[in-house]
Formats: sequence, C-alpha cells, structure tokens
Amino acid sequence: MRTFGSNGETTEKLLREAGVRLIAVHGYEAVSLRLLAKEVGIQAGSLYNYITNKQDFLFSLLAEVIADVNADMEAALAGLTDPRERLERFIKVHMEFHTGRQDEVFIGNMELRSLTPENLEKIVLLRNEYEDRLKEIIEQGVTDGIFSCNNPKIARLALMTMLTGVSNWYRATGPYSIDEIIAEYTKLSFALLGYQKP
Amino acid sequence: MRTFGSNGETTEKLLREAGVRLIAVHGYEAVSLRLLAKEVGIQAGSLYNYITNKQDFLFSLLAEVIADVNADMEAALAGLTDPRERLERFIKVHMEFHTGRQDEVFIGNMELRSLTPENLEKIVLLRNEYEDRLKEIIEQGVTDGIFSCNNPKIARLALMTMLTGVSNWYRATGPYSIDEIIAEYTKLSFALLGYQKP
Amino acid sequence: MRTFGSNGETTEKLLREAGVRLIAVHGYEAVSLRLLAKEVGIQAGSLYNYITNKQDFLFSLLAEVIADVNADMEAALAGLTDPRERLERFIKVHMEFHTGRQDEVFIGNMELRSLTPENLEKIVLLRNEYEDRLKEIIEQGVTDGIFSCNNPKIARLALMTMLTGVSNWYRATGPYSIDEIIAEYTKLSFALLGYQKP
Amino acid sequence: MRTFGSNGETTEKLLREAGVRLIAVHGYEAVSLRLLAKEVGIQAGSLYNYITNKQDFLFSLLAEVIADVNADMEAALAGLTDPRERLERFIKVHMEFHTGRQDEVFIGNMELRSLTPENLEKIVLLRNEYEDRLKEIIEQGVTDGIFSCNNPKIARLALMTMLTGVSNWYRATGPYSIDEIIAEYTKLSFALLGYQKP
DNA sequence: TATGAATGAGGGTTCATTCAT
DNA sequence: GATGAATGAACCCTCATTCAT
Repeated sequence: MRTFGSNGETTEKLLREAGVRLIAVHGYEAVSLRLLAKEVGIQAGSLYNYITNKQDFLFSLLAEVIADVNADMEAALAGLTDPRERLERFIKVHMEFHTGRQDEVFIGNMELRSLTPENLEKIVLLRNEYEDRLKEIIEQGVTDGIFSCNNPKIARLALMTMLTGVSNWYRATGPYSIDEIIAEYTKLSFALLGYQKP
Repeated sequence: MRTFGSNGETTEKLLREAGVRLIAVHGYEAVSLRLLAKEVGIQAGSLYNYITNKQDFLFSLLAEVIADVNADMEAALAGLTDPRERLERFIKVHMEFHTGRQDEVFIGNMELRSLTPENLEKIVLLRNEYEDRLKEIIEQGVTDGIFSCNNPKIARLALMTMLTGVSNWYRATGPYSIDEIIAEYTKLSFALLGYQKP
Repeated sequence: MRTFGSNGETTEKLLREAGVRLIAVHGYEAVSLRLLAKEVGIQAGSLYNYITNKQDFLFSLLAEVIADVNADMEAALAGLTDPRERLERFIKVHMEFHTGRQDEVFIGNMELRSLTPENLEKIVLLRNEYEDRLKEIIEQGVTDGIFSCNNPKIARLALMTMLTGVSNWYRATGPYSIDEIIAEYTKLSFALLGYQKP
Repeated sequence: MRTFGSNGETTEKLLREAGVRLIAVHGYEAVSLRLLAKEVGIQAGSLYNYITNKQDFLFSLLAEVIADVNADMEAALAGLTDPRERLERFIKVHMEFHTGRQDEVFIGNMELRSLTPENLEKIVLLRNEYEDRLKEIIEQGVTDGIFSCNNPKIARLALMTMLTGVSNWYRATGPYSIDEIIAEYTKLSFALLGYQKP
C-alpha cells in the first residue's frame, strides 16, 4: 500500500532522506535498521528490497553527497580562470551546499570512520578531488601575487576547515541569511589569504 | 583471582588512555567494553571496578578534557589585559592543547551526540565558558579599534572552527612543528580579524 | 532464517505455557530467558517477537490468571443471592480453578514480589476485586444470621488462605478427586464460619 | 573497625538478620551478595569470612528457623496428653512463632525451591517432623471422639495452611493483637475440626 | 578479618540479516 | 514489494566467588 500523502516520493527516496536525518542526529552505529524502517513505515526485513546491507547504504549516501558537491563545483567553476573569481565562486558554492544539504555534509564528515577501508578509500579519492580545487586556486593566486601566504598548505587546511565548519552551527531559523553568511565568509577568507588587488 | 602485580591506579590510567584512543579511532558506539577491556588486559566485567557504566565513562573522559583546557586557558590568560596579547596567548594555548591532546579533543568534538541529554548539558556549559573567552577577546579588540569585523559573531565562529580544526589534520610525524603551525595560525587569525596596529 | 512450519500463534501459546511451568518450578528470577527459549525451541532473541521484556511477560501471565478467575467467578455467581448458595459456588469455582490451573495460581501468589511497583498495583486491584466477593458473602451471611463469626475479617483471611492453600499440595495423581476435595473443603468452610440453618 | 552503635552484635548476627530481611522482601535469587554485604557495612569478599557460599547461607537460615520452631513446639507440648490441650498449645506456639518471626517463617515457606535437592531434603525432614505433631493431635482427637472429620488428612492440610497463613497478612502495626488473633484462630480451628466436648 | 581487584559465566536485550510466505 | 518469524552473534552489565595483600 502506498502511504497516504507520499506525494509520489518513492520508498527509496524516503529511505535515503530518513537515513541521512537519523545518522546526522544519532550517528551511523547508533541508528538501527529497525528504527530506519519504522521511520519510513515498513518492516526491517523489507529494507533489503532497497539496500544490500547497512554498510553499503552508508557508503551510497556518502558517495552521493561528495559526487553531488563535486558536480556542482565542477559546473560552477567551468570557464572561470581568474583566481579571485574562482575563489569567490568556490566559497559561494561550498557554503550553499554546506548549508543547504547540511545533514548530508555533516555525516559526510562524521561517518568516514564508519566505512570499511575499501569504501573509505573510494570516498577519500572523491574528496581529494574536491579539495584539490581549492589547493589549485590558492596556488594560482599566490603565483599571480594576489594572495600572500607564508605557508599555502597550512592556509588551505585552515581555510577549508573554516568554510566547512559552517555546517556545524548554521540553522535555517537563525538570525543570518545564507547570502549574509556567504558575504562574511568571503571577506574573512580573502583577508585570511592576504588578498591584495593586482 | 587477582593477577599478580595488578594495581588499581595503573589499570585506571591505562583504561582512560585506551578509552580515548579507541573512541577516537572507532567512535563511542563502535567501541565495545569487551574490546576496551582486552586492550587493558582485563575481563569486561572487571571494568566495573573503575567505571559505573559506559555512558558515564564517556562523560568523565569528555568532562576531564574540557576541564583541563579550561584550566590551562584560565592560567595562561591570567593577568593579561591587552586583546592582542590575549589573542596570541589564546591561540598558542588552544593549538598546543589541540595538537598535544589531539585524541581527547577529537572525541570531545565528535562524541557530544553520544551523551545523554543531562550529560550533554553539563559539557555544553563548560564548553561555553571556554568559548566565551574568545568572544570577549574579539569584542574588546573591536572596541579598542584593533580588529575590524563586519560581523564579530560570525568571525568568532569561523575563527574557532579554524583553530580547532588543527586537531583534524595534525600529525606529530608530519612536516610542520607545533611552533611553526602556531605561528602560521596566529598570522592567519590576525589577518582574518582585520588586525591593525593601534 | 525461518524454521519450516513455524507459526507465531503456536509459538506464543507454547511460550506462555512454558513460562508458567518454569516459573512455577524455579521462580521468576531463577528462570533465564535462554532457558525459556530453549524450552520453546527458539533462540533467546526470538522471544522478543512475543514479549516486550521479561517483567512485562510476568505481568501479562499474572494479569491473565487473575482476569480469568475473576471472569469465572463473576459468571458463576451471577444471579445467586442466597449467601449459602453463593459460598458453595465460590468454593467450588475457587477450588476448581486452583487445582485445574495450579501452576498459574501458584505463581500468581508467589511472584507478586517480582513485579515492579506499578505492575504490582494493577494486580492488587484485580485481586482485591476477587477477594471482595468472599468478604461480601461472609458479611451477608452474618447479617442473615446463618454464619456466626467473632471476627469476620480474621475469619475471611483464614478461610481464604485455607481455600487457596489447596494449590500447594494438590496433585492430579494424588488419592483424592477434585470433587472429593471440594466436598471436604466445603464442609470445613461452613464449619469454620459456624454455619447454622436458618 | 567495629561499627559504631553495634551494641555488641557480631557481624555474623547482623548478617543473618539482614539476610532474612532482604530475602523476605526480594527473594533469594534477587538478593545479591553485594547488597547483603553493603547492608552490614562490609565488602562482598569479606562475606566469605562468615559464610561458605550463598546456597549454604540460605540453608543455614532455613534450617535454623525450622529447628527453632521445632524446639519451641517440643518444649511446649512436653507433658501434655489431652488432644484438646495439645491443639490449643500447638496453635498458640505456632501463631506466636509465625507472627513473631514472620520474615524467617516467610522465607522458610517461599525459598524451599531455591535449595539444592540435598539441602531441600534435609529441610523437608525437619518440616515433616514438625507437621507430624499436628497430624498426631488430630488423629488422637478423632480416636477420642472429640473431633469429627470426614477426611482427617485433608482437614490437617487445610488447617495447617490456614494457621501458617497468618504470616502472610499479620502486621505488628495492624488492628489486632497477637492474643486476639490466637483466640480467633483457635476458635476457627476447633470449629473446623468439628470439636465437641467429650 | 577486611579489602579491592580480578575472574568467568551468565544475565536481559538488541542487532543485522535471512527467507518462506 | 512486504511481512513476520527466525537466527546467531554481540551488546552492556551483574553475579558469586577467589585471593594477594
């Protein structure tokens, strides 16, 4: 029977949404498949019509997030060459994703340790691909002389953590709009990198 | 039967060390008391000579970390009034603690969600006490005109995440010394806050 | 894996029967769920398809007994007004129940102390409802002048214990038939209450 | 160290008192040796200076009760030959013991099933010895023609349960004095046995 | 006597997973 | 697809008991 009011959403989609939400709140280990099943209104055994097992379910959630953010970023940066513009765009897309899909990003950072080594490796590759874009932007900016960093690697690590950290405190009901936050983080980031007009 | 040469104080210390290490690697939920006991070389039931239950053990670990960093910071800032000096000192102590007691800090950030609501509340109070010091430093610096932030609250959140983030990537065997890292993060922080000499 | 030919309703019935029997022999505390499961031919964890926990299982067994004896008695006394007839009927039904469902009655008397306070309270209410019937019969008989008791309350307590006590010694394989026992207990009871024809 | 206010009571005596009390309230299986030790203010391990193990401790408690009531009864009946007098005395001593040492009598009835078969056998022998006295009194009374029972064995079982049952409901703070209760039970017992003056 | 640290077994319970229906 | 009954392993925790100190 189709749940009333399901609005055409498939059980699979409901499952992924519930999975992200529950894992974000309680953590992967603390979420039982029974709870997950209950959340979408089916029995635990029926989950296996949608997932192969719990570990693969987690992996597929995490892989989807990183693939999505990678794709968003890829599209957003396409055609831009100026490091100032590229950094601005990077920050904008990163922040929008990290506030808009907060729970997914959150578990993407928290639950890496719950992956099997094989699954972890795959995710880390995707993640490196993502972070390398910031690395390249900073390096190009330093080369171009618009950023001045003592130590570009440390700066990148610090900057990345700072930008990602928004997912830890942002609340849609909070006092700041996303655009406001993006504007502020952009200013902070450029200051941090010692930006100077060319 | 009592193992020859066993000693309560020693076992307790081993227990806390093993607890921090294992939880940092696998997460609280994923660490079984059997594993923890094995690591210390006793039977699972014997753990209860040292802990009241698993949840309280986690709480006591987390409470100890935050109490220690609070105490360190309190002592380090005593007597300092200049916001520039205070921020420098704050960064130094924070970074030393977050690299020197990396695992403890890591679980202090990761495992808050594994606490019962009552225990969480207690930890959050201690943590707020700690973070308020940075808040006051920034506010005083803004008042004094040496920091220029559009939005001091967002700046504080961003800065705090950035500083704490070192515990995510620092490795004692890595290429940078702690002093090097502190120096770089200090520069980044002051830049981020738009520091100008008075 | 599901055992071929297994069936929920059957298992549940077997479970309750085994529960009553084992608890009657060993006591609630001494019966482990593993033993109970073995008796039914399933794994311990599978019990939780039928019970919510051990305490609730005990409660449901005890509540069922008292509800059943209450219902039997209610039906048996319906329409009778003469205290002599009512007492005869009370004794008959009470004795039949206490010999026919001996184990259940036995644990109903022995295991009250194993209930949580909340569960105990519920059972005591049902039990009082049952015992009040005897109280009313005696009081009416005294009012009518067919019973002569110095102290009707003590007499009732003594009589009740005496009647219930049959569950302690009755054996289906023993020398006396239930009807024989009922006849004797009826005589004893009327004598004890100082019965005289009106 | 001697517990302050111990009034010269030995730890052993405290232990037996606490044992009886705790077992009466919670049951043998539900009382842990740790709880027992705590009740008398020592560590669990120290119990073994006083008991050999938990089972033997229970046995010694139960054996003491039955030995004591046997001794009391033996002394009380010594020299009496008239069944009327002997029954009166039996009831008096039985009731005094079952109200005065209520907890001990209670566990003596409840915890037989917690004994090992060997220990149970010993207790049953002592108990039979005790109950045989009532049997002999009734038989002699029937022979003498002062009691009229259809079935003396059933009557004895019923009477015994009735008399012993006082330990289930008697409270020192209740409305009836022990003498009052004894008087009433004596009347009920003689009525039950169909007593007639010779 | 008493302690406290330890054992090894077992307690109730939850879990991911399977599979006949 | 979905169910519900089952598994077997593992979970946290308590227990009676031991014994060096």
